Amino acid sequence: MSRPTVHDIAKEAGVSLATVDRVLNARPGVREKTITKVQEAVARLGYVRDTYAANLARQRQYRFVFVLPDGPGQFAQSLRSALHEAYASQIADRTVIRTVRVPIGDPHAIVRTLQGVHADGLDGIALMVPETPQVRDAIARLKDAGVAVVTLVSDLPNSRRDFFVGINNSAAGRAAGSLMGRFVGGRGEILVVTNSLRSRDSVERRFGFDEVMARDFPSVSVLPSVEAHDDPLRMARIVTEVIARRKALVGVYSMGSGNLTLLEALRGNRRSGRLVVIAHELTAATRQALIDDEIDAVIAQNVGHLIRSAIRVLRSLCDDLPIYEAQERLRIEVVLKENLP
Amino acid sequence: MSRPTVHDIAKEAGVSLATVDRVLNARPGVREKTITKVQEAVARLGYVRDTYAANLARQRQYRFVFVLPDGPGQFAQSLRSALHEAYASQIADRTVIRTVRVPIGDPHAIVRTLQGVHADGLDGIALMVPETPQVRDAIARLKDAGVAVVTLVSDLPNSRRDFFVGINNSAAGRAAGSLMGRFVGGRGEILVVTNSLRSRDSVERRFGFDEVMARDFPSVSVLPSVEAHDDPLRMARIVTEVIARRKALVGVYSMGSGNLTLLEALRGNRRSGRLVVIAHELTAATRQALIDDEIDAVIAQNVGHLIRSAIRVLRSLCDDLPIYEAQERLRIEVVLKENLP
DNA sequence: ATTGAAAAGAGGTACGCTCCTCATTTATGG
DNA sequence: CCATAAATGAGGAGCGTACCTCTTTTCAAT
Repeated sequence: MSRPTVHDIAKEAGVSLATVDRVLNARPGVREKTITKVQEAVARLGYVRDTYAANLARQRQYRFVFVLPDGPGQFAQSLRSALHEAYASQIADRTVIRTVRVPIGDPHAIVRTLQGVHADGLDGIALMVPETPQVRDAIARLKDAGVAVVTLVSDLPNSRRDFFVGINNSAAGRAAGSLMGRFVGGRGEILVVTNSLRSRDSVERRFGFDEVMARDFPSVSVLPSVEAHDDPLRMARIVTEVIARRKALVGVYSMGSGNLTLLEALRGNRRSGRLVVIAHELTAATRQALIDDEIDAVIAQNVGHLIRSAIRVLRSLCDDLPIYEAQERLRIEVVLKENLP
Repeated sequence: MSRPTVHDIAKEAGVSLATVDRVLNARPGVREKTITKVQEAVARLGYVRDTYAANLARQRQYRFVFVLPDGPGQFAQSLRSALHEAYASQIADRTVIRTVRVPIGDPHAIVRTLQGVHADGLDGIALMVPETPQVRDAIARLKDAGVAVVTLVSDLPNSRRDFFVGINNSAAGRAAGSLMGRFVGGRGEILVVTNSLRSRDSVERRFGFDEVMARDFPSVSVLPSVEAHDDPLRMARIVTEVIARRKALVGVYSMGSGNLTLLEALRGNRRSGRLVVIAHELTAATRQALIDDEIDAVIAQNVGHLIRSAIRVLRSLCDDLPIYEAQERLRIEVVLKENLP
């Protein structure tokens, strides 16, 4: 008993193959009654279109663009390499992916890029950019042009994007908070650092972190966020200062990119060995820091899954297929030295 | 520029399509020199066979059997449902999957099943069964019959299985140990329970757990493993007894299935609220227990990935394709209340 | 040079589907 | 009831690959 084909549907519905094709592909010129007949036959036989055969016949090409932050961030780098990997594997069959790097700090450059890419016909776009009104407008224009849009890592919930692929960042912050509270033993002060609070993910993480600390660890006090803005010297200065001044400091929570500069800053400090350090994203730097006991835990998202998920979602959006939410929901990974992948 | 096809290879290598086909499919009757010529053309053009077109032409059907433990275990249940889910999506991929349930305690029944399934031609088998010499022999017979064999969750390293899909269980034990040590604050006694030490995964987890405790938390003492053997009364009796007797008890580590009975037993005890409980596998029971603060952390493996990975590996084995180890390496997930998926 | 097997070429059919054309049937309004 | 448009049927080509048969070429051993 093999899968039913279009021929079986035609026979079952008592119509010709051409009509089945017209119905399945929503082509015009079929009576309502006939459409129903065909759909019933499809339902009865449990027909599922062989997408691969279909794409083969259709000579379908999915043209996607990934817009990723430029700059030195190791996370963006690992995203880029995951993209290359996905591209090489069959997950990307009949898919042409182009990566575009944008300066994260320049909203106008981002918008210009978004307008530029959609010059040539493209089917979908995945983007990881900070939230600005201009970007929202650019997304609206892409949607008007019929392009599928997914946001990556950091969501743009008030835009017309179709889907968000990434972790729930407030939950990630809560997980970090829970671990921090338990690891430090429930008392002391926590320094929170990030690269920039302009991107939504940082804000959400901070929110979740504070929520858990306030509720479950009231004796721990969390200091205001410190923004490093990709400036190693600034980071070093602040960290050194806080460690020196704050005798009750027991932990550091690094919410965003810029772990490298934080680690650099911590290494110069004697007391840092006794601080609990929790950071985000698994990169070469955080991985090594875990091994060296410089970081106690990393909250991460699997970049491979992230990319594959984005591609799957974009493809489903292009074909108007349903998205399996459960499969696309990314897990918040807690990585210790012991369960390093 | 679209992907090169067999025709392009033929042109590039200066041979006929038939010869390209012979080379690509390792058919006999081609001179060494010609094989090289074709392979060079493949390399030069970066040709990758379109697997879907190939499978379409080949009318390939992958027939796989999953042998899973019968019985009340919730983990096996979630495996089965993950399998059903995968089946629904893999249907688009010319794969027929059958699930067979075996009584985990009866090696002879398992062997009989393994012999039974391979009566009809099948291409691959994935199994999660305890390690016995009879099972090893049965696997050897399957291999002789040309069936691809992967072990699931619990490995059978001394058998002729082709691949193991599952987490590194000693690393999982180490992760549990690390969390336990930090959560309890570095001192006290830990009760370790499991359903049975007969399956390899339990043994390996215990090994890893002890390793970390001895090295990083020398002031914590770990009590000998207690085996429940699916007997709720036995579990309740032992847990109650240990809690009553051992005043220094600060944590419980549940290494295998049988979390439900443990939770049941813990609920009857007043002191249990202050015990750190770490368990394995995310099921309805452990999930609820996390939410209710009855369990502090769960060490888990993603059953969806597990199943999909097994299917991918089986398919690669059938087609003699390389296995992307990195993609198939399952992550050890640390699940807290906060990052529950 | 002849023979014979091995190697290579040529060409066709099929897989499930899309998309095209052209012929034929059916429904609808005048 | 006929003209007309709409709906449907019939059939074919092609997507990239596999696999089959039948011929032709190549090359070494005689």
